[in-house]
Amino acid sequence: MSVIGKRLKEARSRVGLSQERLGILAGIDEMSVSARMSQYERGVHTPGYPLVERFAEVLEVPVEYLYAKDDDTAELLLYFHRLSADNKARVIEMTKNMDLER
Amino acid sequence: MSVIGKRLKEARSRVGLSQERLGILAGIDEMSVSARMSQYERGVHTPGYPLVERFAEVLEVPVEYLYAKDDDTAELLLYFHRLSADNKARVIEMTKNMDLER
DNA sequence: ACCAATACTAAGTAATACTTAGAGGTGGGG
DNA sequence: CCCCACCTCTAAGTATTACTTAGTATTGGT
Repeated sequence: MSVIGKRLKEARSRVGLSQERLGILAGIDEMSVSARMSQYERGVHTPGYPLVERFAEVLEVPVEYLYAKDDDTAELLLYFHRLSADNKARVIEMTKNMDLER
Repeated sequence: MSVIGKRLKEARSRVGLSQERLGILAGIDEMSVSARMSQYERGVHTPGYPLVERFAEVLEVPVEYLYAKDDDTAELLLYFHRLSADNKARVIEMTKNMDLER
């Protein structure tokens, strides 16, 4: 399975949407939505970036999450996404300093 | 300009590689590398995920960075990428807790 | 077992990326 | 200024990939 397929399924399951419903909410035409969503999740085809952006909005995850290869990074992105601007700045500062320390 | 185009150029400039050199290091054929790299950076075409992964390796950034729409998230991903496993775990814990607090 | 909802697949058509061949732009040396 | 080397960009044709259609499986509930 592709990275995008894996993350799509993961996020979709969390919010409890069917493939079809997610596709429709993201603006895909009813006639082909079922085939396309299946192809995306199974890695047969890859959705373009604009569509991935719409998936991210519907699923309330940052777009980067849907491309995240590493599980730790994926997890971080989920939490970070929901923080206030202030808290985001704090996390960035802390991470930057940890990086500089060594 | 597309998100990927913008991030590619950003990361490429940081490490001081030409479009062509980056493309070759990522495994693109010499005959077409110049045209393709220009098309990617300008958003004329979009590289597939496997190629983006190779760009990320050459540029020493996480693959998610090259898809990051938001500058704050892009910055975070750069720092986070370079941390030890222990420090990554700390950042995730802290971010998770901040998220739960509100 | 049955039905409804959901997920999946093959094959043809449409759209997108890749290749080719070259043109434009930039900076340094003579 | 002119030339050269290097880098970046572009149009148009070809190759590859995604989308659509028309279904067939699978899953979960009663």
